[in-house]
Amino acid sequence: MTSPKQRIIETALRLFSTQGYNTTGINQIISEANVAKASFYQYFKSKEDLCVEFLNARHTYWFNALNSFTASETRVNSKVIASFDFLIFMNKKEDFRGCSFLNTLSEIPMDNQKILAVIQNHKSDLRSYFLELLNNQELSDHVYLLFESSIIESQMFRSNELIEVSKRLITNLIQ
Amino acid sequence: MTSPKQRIIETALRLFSTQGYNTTGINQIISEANVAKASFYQYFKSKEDLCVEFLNARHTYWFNALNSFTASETRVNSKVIASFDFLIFMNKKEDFRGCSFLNTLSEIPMDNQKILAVIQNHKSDLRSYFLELLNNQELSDHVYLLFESSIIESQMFRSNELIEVSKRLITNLIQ
Amino acid sequence: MTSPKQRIIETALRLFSTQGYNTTGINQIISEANVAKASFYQYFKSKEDLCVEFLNARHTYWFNALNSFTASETRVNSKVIASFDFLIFMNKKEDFRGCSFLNTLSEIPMDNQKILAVIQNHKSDLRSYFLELLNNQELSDHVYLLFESSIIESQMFRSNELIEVSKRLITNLIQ
Amino acid sequence: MTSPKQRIIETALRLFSTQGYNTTGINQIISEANVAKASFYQYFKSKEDLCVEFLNARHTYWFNALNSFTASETRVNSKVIASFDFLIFMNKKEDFRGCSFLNTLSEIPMDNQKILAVIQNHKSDLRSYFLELLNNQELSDHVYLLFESSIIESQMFRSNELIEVSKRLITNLIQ
DNA sequence: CATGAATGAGCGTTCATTCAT
DNA sequence: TATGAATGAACGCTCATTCAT
Repeated sequence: MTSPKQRIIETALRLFSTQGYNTTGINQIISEANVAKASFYQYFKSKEDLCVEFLNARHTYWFNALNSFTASETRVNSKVIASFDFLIFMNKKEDFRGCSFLNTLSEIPMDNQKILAVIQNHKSDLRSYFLELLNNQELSDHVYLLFESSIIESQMFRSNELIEVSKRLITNLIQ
Repeated sequence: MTSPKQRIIETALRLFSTQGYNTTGINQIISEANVAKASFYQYFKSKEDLCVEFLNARHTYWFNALNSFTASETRVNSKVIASFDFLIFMNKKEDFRGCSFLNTLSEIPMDNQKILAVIQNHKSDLRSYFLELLNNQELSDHVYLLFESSIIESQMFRSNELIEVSKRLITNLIQ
Repeated sequence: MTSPKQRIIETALRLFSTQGYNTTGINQIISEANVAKASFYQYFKSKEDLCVEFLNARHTYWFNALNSFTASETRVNSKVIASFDFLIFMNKKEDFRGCSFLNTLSEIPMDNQKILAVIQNHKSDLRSYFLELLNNQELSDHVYLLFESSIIESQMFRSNELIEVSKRLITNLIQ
Repeated sequence: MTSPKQRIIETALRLFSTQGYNTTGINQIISEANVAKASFYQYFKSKEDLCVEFLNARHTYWFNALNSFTASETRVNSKVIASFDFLIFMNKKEDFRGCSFLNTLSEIPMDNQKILAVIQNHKSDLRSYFLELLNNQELSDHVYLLFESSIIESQMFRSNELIEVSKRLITNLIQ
């Protein structure tokens, strides 16, 4: 069996992703992770602390999933388009729950620097991901911005319509 | 003195915008609105009900502010760009709190149809706003998507940088 | 249209009978009686006051219904048995809700003399009802006691079984 | 000092018995039991849950008290009569508060199956108690029904009169 | 005679966290 | 290292009643 700490993080990963941060209570987490309450506070000094670890775990999971999904594409342009297809794939898999990082951003108080930093870090990496692919700051930012919209619009309308729109726009942009 | 209902809505407008929906309790609202708890529930059958009214009020306020801000621009292209400047203006005014509708979207359970409808309605109106300005579905959607990213990226990074990037991208798109 | 006071009493009759005293709020009563809140407190100085009037109205209604139901019986013994059939009739009509007076007795604080008096008065009348029929204190008390059990047992078990048992016992007692 | 759970049950036993279920709030219970509110909800997932435990505890307590009270009687007939004397004893001890089970029956919504089951179970055991004593279904039901009336009539009239009447009736029935 | 606005007190419940062992 | 007991504060909401008009 995995370690208590690992079980807590895995449970948080599942619950925070699907129910949101505020909606998910410590009690549910420790109960589903089969961990004593005091054990929880041994590994995480607060729920906020767990949130940071959750976002880090999500970061890793998400980029791994993205890279796996697009691995078979060799040409840059196809890889970019496949990244948007990845959103469609994830929307199906996670029922249009959107981006954990943006969702968390809306749930925490504005002055929570620690969590904010993790969120910003994730999105900076995403921005770099497109920059590394496209090697053109303006173009990659353009794609990044449409990618971000694609996430939230599809979450909001429970529909991939605007992802498809974005794909068409980008196809035009990158030939 | 204004009516209790009005004071409640104004207080909710202020508190939900700045602190978020879940973080703001009924107790704080009624206390700052100087209203008895039972009075609150005479006007709003639930907190969710108030949320709907809040979003409606915010919708009206936001579009009025947008129209005021861009009123002096006569040419379409300038009006579009001015809309992005409006985001910068609001970020300064509201300290990068982002979009109440997107923030609320992240705070409510996924199956809350009533609130979701209000959120979708607001964004549909925004999408139409750009369509009416530009009279070109693909182009206006493009602008709409960059507008949405601009909001969330500037909220997340507490910076207008990516709004400026979007402005440059759009300037190229619409000449 | 009937008078406001009348409408209130009729509504209370309906709601207190079916939902109980504590479960039924003033708001529901005035709303279903189409009466303003302040009007209510013009006619009844408190909810307790209404309870008294409700029990009085129920007293009249119940004895009228009992007398109607047993009117066709001419012989004493048949009238007594018919009284128990009346319980079965009422259980069907009111879905085993039991006796409003005994239910209210359990709902009010023990020291509420005003309401207690109305309850005692009702049951004294019932005891007298059987005494007048049977002209024999011991026998009529015997029947009265089985009648009371019949009400509460059928309410508790949502079944007329023990009413039928009582009927058989009484048939033996009075030949 | 006893455990919190024990203190809660004991307090509930005292307060529900004397004040009724709806009248007794969680706040009073935890305050008089010297227990934090959250501790209460660790042991009982709802007030209804506590009600079930209360009725179970009352069931045990009541039958124990009954058996103790009648233990010295060896002949069946004396044991039956002693059971009615037990009611007189309890009325003195508990100031004519009647039967917790019947009182609760009147306080809960009709569709509360969980509590209803506990109530029915208690009374079924009582019915069996007389059946085992008397070994005659019709006779024991007769006694059971007079026993039930005796409880509610003495509660309603704050008097043991009708218990004495019942005792006389039963003495005649069983010689 | 009639009203609807407004209230204080209390409801049952859940939260993230700490303590004693 | 690991635990379950215990907590204070706050949650959203409903109650019977009163007041100003």
